[in-house]
Amino acid sequence: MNGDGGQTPCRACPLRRLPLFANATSAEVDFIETFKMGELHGKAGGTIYLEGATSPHLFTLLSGWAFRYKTLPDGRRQILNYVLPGDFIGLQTTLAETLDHGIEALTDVRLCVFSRDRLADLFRNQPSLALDVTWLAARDERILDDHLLSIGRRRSRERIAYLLWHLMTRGRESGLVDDDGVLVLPMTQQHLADTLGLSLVTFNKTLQRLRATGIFVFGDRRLKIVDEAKMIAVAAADGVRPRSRPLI
Amino acid sequence: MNGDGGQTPCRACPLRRLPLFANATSAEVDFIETFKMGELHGKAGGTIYLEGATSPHLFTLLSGWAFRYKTLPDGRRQILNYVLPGDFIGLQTTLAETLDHGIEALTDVRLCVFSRDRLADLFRNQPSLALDVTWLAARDERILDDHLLSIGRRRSRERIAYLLWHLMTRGRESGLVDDDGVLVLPMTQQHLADTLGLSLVTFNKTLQRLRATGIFVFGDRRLKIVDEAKMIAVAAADGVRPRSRPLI
DNA sequence: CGCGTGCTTGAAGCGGGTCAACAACAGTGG
DNA sequence: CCACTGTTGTTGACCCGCTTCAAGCACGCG
Repeated sequence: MNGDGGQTPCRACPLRRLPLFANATSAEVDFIETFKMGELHGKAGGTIYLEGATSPHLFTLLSGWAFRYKTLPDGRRQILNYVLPGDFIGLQTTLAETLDHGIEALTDVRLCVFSRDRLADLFRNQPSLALDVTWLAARDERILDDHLLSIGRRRSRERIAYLLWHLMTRGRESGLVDDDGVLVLPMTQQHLADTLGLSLVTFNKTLQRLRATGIFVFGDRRLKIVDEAKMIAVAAADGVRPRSRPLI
Repeated sequence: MNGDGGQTPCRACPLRRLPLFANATSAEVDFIETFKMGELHGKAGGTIYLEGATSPHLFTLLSGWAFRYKTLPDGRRQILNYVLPGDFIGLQTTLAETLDHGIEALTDVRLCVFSRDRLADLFRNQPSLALDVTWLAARDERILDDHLLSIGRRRSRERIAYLLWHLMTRGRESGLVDDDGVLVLPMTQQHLADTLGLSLVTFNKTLQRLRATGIFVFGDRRLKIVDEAKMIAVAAADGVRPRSRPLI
């Protein structure tokens, strides 16, 4: 990875212009600016956190995609969650001593780097931002809850429908969906299978059958949901949409 | 459920005497005391939070067991996590508008009730406690990560071994394990199966085969791990033990 | 052109699910 | 005191969804 000064001032952060992000006060943005140490650029396929290592940093993903994962001793991998622009990562890491999961970049990424040591400062001086940090942690937990329900209790076709819908929803939040409703997903089918606790083969075959329904179009890494209501029905989901959220 | 005044002053909280809990300053405990609205007593099998409802409260579980769960429209249930004494619940709920999971008591429970409205106060006036709240949220997330790895990538025997070891570890944290190393688990096999994404039948049969190894004894809701190293090996786990933690 | 990576598809096996029955036990009411 | 009932645990038989193994295809790139 490649670090350099913070080219993007927080007050000019393009993410902050997205409709979903709650407005921070000018003083808060100023503080975030001092909290930010710089920017880091990572290459697709590169490691942001290594499983088992310690890292003194916190990040907000500015652009690109990444994913958190855990592995078993024999190599089986479980992808825990995807990281999209605006997501804050490293909190679990920071508050625990050792890192028990890895984070890898799916595309080239730009990360805002924050100092772990200054987190206590943030809590002392910016209680409202501290609450935002906690809010983001709670949001991650909700996503994990949903994911757990999926893997534990949904069958493969439901899982796939749910995941694709989930990614579309989050892609929309992060402003990654174009005007035609198309979202470019940078991960391979192997990644998606590892996310869902399925084998690659099952993922692929079930996907074929789902494609035949015409509810969505997904090929060449481009996803478009044609009939969202049906998608939600196939996923056996409730289809709750996200509300406004903070950005650190 | 049945509410009444806070009989247990926080400074005399029996949990605080457990070795695992980090020491709070006297001023912090005083604040927690003012943050506490009272105590709630719930019956075994009772609902603490109903899926889909809104609740204005935050809780710390004083005694007993509970569990968080989600269900699919057709009734399939996934247990997300267990709640043990000292655990703080309701944060996701508080920060989101609607509750998307339920919490149910497994045994009679005693809960410390905190006001949701005063959470902002806590963040404003007690930054160190605010960090503790966030720490607890991050801990929950780690547990969910592990659980996700389990359900997604472990086979049934590994899952069961992992879960029993996990529960033993957390039971130890909460002071529920007696001098003989026995932990009383109040849940049924159906609960455990719903935790692991298995059917009741598979859970039971796999449990029989695991019992035959003699690595642990589990019957009549009493669990004792005879050979912890082997238990960890069967679970394909790394066996990291918890460190000191905060108590709100 | 040759190789690697990702996608697709068929065949065969097994792990876990479903269905079904029964045993052990606690609680309830006649 | 004991039949009746509901809950929990246990076990067998059968089936299906998903895994594993294997092979071929398409495409991009050195």
